[in-house]
Amino acid sequence: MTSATQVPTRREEILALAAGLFATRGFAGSTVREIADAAGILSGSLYHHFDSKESMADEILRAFLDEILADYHAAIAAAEGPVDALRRLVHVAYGALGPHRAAIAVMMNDWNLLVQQPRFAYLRDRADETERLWVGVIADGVAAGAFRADVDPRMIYRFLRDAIWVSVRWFQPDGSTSAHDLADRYCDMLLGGLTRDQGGPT
Amino acid sequence: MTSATQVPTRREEILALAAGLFATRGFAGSTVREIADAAGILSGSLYHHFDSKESMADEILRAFLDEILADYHAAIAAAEGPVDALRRLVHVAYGALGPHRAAIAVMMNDWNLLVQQPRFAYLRDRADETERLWVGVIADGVAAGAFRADVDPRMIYRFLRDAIWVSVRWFQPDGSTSAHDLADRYCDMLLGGLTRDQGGPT
DNA sequence: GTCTATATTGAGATAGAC
DNA sequence: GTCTATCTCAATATAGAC
Repeated sequence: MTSATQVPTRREEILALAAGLFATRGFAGSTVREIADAAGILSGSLYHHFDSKESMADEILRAFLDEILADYHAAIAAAEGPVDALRRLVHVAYGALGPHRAAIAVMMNDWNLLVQQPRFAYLRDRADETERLWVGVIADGVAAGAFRADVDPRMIYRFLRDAIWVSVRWFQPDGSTSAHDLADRYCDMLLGGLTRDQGGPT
Repeated sequence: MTSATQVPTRREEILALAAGLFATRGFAGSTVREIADAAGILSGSLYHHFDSKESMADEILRAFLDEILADYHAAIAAAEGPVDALRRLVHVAYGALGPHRAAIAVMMNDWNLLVQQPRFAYLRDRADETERLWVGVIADGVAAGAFRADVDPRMIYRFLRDAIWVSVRWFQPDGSTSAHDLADRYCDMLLGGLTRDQGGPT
């Protein structure tokens, strides 16, 4: 909403390059010199735009988490029943694989390292809020009889979350399948196991 | 077989400590000084046991990958049909979450960084062989009619692999559920969606 | 097997000119 | 907004004594 997404500023260009490096080489494995090289400037010049390497990762993750949390809230508000809500949440998550690919990779690879630093403590808050939203939807579905009752909603949430995010490692949204195709396939596979109207496994 | 697993040697003790650090702080985010501190020695003394920090990660990953590949082969050889084979593979993978927790965390967090180095090129070979085994089982199941035919075996494999490994981030095998409980739960959820004898989702 | 001591490199970051 | 030049510190790694 407030963040500029028109023609990218130099600052945003550099941030995107940094994100790409963090995503492929990890946060600690990327150097400010590599970032500067990618931007075609010298490492010292980076500090005209950013305070530190950490502040780059901070901005990358914050932008992603704020946007997706808002999208989650909107998805739940628009949903008709828990099954629809879960489908919408899955689509929101997969939809972020394109525009926020690098942020998701950073989140997957460097979460443990970053949350240990005080300045990244907000990551936990965002993660907790996200978990509350998803677990609420799943628990509602169990209560309503839409999902089988012999599952732990928290465990289900974690399976889903991880399976979705980690696909950032291999999924190329430009390929034959779009992110929403993938979301549909995943929901089909998932709901077949989550919904209760099937026989037992063979 | 050949590797000693009796009373751990000093070398093995240090390796386990290094693995723990790599797992929580990442490979690039861990320093040899931290490893030495954990072992109660000075950083220089580490080089009596190991050539380099890389060689530590090398040993950690190699031991894990060699063992689990052997277990995968054995699981497939012992299985009666594709569904049983898939269940067994899932159990082997989850079974590694206890003894190889740190190696799995390193694999999850630092895979991209490490495979870029020539000395870790073998990681790709192991990954390819693993994928062949799993995809073969899934494809056999589709051919035999045990799994629904509208799935891409490679995509299914990746969903499974990632969902299993990434649970190293939150699963504590010492808790109320064992790794094999988790494997069973996951298989139930999964096969309900993979096997074809259910109605459509609600 | 560990220590002392240190070499050497590369990292993040800064000051001021242009 | 970038460059030149450089500081400072921390990183991996080594040599030889104990």
